[in-house]
Amino acid sequence: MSETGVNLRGVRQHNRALLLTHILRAGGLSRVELAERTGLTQQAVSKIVPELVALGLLDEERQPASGVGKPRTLLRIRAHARHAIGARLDRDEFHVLRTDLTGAVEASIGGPLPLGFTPEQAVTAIADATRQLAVGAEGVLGLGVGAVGPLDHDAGIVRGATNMPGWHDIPLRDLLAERTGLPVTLDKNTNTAAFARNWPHADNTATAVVLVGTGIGVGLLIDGRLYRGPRTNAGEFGHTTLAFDGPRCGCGRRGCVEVLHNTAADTETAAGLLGIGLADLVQVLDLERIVLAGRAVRAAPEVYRDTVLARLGELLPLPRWQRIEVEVDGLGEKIVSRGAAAEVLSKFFVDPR
Amino acid sequence: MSETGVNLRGVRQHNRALLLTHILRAGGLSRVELAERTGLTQQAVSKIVPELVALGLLDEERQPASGVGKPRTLLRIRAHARHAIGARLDRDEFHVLRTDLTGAVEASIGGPLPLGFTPEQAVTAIADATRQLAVGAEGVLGLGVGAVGPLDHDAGIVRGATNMPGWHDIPLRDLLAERTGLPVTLDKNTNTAAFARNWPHADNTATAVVLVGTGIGVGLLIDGRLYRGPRTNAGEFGHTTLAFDGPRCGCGRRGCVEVLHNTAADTETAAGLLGIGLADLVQVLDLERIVLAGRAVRAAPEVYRDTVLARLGELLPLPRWQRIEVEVDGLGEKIVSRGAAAEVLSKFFVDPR
DNA sequence: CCAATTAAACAACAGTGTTGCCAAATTATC
DNA sequence: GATAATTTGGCAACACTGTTGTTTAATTGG
Repeated sequence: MSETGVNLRGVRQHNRALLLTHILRAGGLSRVELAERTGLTQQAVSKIVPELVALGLLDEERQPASGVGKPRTLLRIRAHARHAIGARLDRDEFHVLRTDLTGAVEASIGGPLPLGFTPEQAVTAIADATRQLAVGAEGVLGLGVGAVGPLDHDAGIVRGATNMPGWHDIPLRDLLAERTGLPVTLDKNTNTAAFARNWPHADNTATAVVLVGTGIGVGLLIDGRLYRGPRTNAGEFGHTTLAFDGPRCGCGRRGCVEVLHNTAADTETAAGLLGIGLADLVQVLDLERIVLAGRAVRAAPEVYRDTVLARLGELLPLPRWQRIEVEVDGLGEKIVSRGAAAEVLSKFFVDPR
Repeated sequence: MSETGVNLRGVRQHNRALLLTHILRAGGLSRVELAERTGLTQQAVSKIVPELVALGLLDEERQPASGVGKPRTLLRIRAHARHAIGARLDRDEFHVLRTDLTGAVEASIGGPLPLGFTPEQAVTAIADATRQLAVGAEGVLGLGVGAVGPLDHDAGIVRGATNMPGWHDIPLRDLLAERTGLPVTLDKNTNTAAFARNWPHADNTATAVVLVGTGIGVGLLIDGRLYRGPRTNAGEFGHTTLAFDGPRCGCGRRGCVEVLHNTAADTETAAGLLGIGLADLVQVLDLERIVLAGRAVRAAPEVYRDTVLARLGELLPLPRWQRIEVEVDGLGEKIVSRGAAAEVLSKFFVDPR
């Protein structure tokens, strides 16, 4: 239960956002279908729709008749009414893209960053690309950034990634907001990657999106939404202990998933070790799906998928009440930046006025 | 965002439940304070309160004047308007208690169960105790049961605990409902234990309640509520791998927390191994608090608390953005049954009509 | 006793979704 | 081609919600 009282304005805002989201997810719906899906009456829907049309967010589209009676009028999101920018900041490169209001990618810019780049260099690269992408696009809602953690999502501060000297408590969100003039959202790359999988097509499948790059992290989709944790540092999976008397890791501990994975003799062994760690995660969170992504996975997708699946099969009791899907993400290198843009869009959909 | 539309009935129900919950948590509130805390106007509160009084759920209590102006009228929950029964079913004993509407424990009954007891024996023991406890208590809302997992909370079925032959897919919820005539809720003991910590005084601190008995499990309090997982099997923490080439565990895997803990040379070593596993959990879920409970912890509370805390201190980077509290639960052996009763009560508070 | 102050209720109101009814658009049938 | 049947979508009246403005009740301080 939410902690605050609900008034009538809140009801209308909720239902307005609800209709918009349903139309987006379905790619287009009639008033009748909206009423069916939301549980509202057709009349309630008919009172809210004109508001959204007046805001320029919906297009009405007459449908050819397909049966008896007046044909339904399709309502679609006006995709070009608004836009969002999403960025990925990695240890050696960056990537920025623009989406329309539905989250479809329209254009992108990316490139390498010099070894040991400074915050200033990163801000310049992302801000320049943002400016280029924003040209001619009306209604740019904001800039979302997915960066390597740990970082503070709420405060918009990069705490300092390992192997990136000079990056300690950098207020990246505010720096970028100042340079671009846009509202900026900062989040861990694992979180934006998970968000990309969950927006706009949210389902309630408990999912871990595993990003395997220089580090290993997970984005957690729980109860139909992204779980960031109270200090927005959830998903630090790379330093889970698999062998408490194993080799030293860069984090100071022993036998972490990350050090075992990165020093493994071959890809299959590496993927198998990852699978052991994931089995623990599945059991603790009752996960239903593992999505593998990141550079290392893209280099050998089948090996990762098959090996992880096989290892989970060995380690989990796996009766009918504990099934697990393993898949390789299909968004490729865009997953992080696309998800960052999606975070911007999702805020708009909550209150489009 | 919820997936369904909100209508006016829903608004009133939400606000009604909200007022009741605030009064419960504070132990008593005036209309003015309710308005402040909920964000509703005083008038809205004044329209809802008489409903709750008419339902017999609130008492009005004139307050002595403490300053200028008309003194506030205190509103309290009528503790004896309703009651709940909570039960714990363990591998060798059971425990049943009765609470009033505020969750205060009024009476309890418990005792041993024979080695390898059958479902029938368990049902009889719990149903008999329930009958005794319900005598004279008006408005018994239901029976909550906390049992060893794995089980299916939604279907009310015990899947079959290790070391308990004859317990395979037992519809314990329905069996108890038939025998007692009460609505029954079945949940894992770790979940009801966590629930006991979170109701009625919910806070948003991300917490794991660790139950250390013959097995080891956790109840997860995330975003202010209990996380059960999609198949209600979250919290299977005992079989997390700490040493993937370690000794065999009863679950078929190697080097689980549980087997290492249970075969450790002494309590301190055992607690230290538990601490390693908990460090992983803290990092993945960004936990802020660990609550230790269960028979083993009650036998040596200081050892567990200090050892786990020390181990977390070693293993976590622990800058200011990753603090962790470790405490031993104070509810003792009642934690599981008290939480089971709380689950019953919490449902009533959501819709008290 | 009276003014000031605070709590709570009363009355009128604006906004919400719902119900009942009707016009418009199309297909199926005669 | 005319007519009935069916479905969509809008209009009007309605019941219910929380809000605003005002009044009444209860208490303190002078």
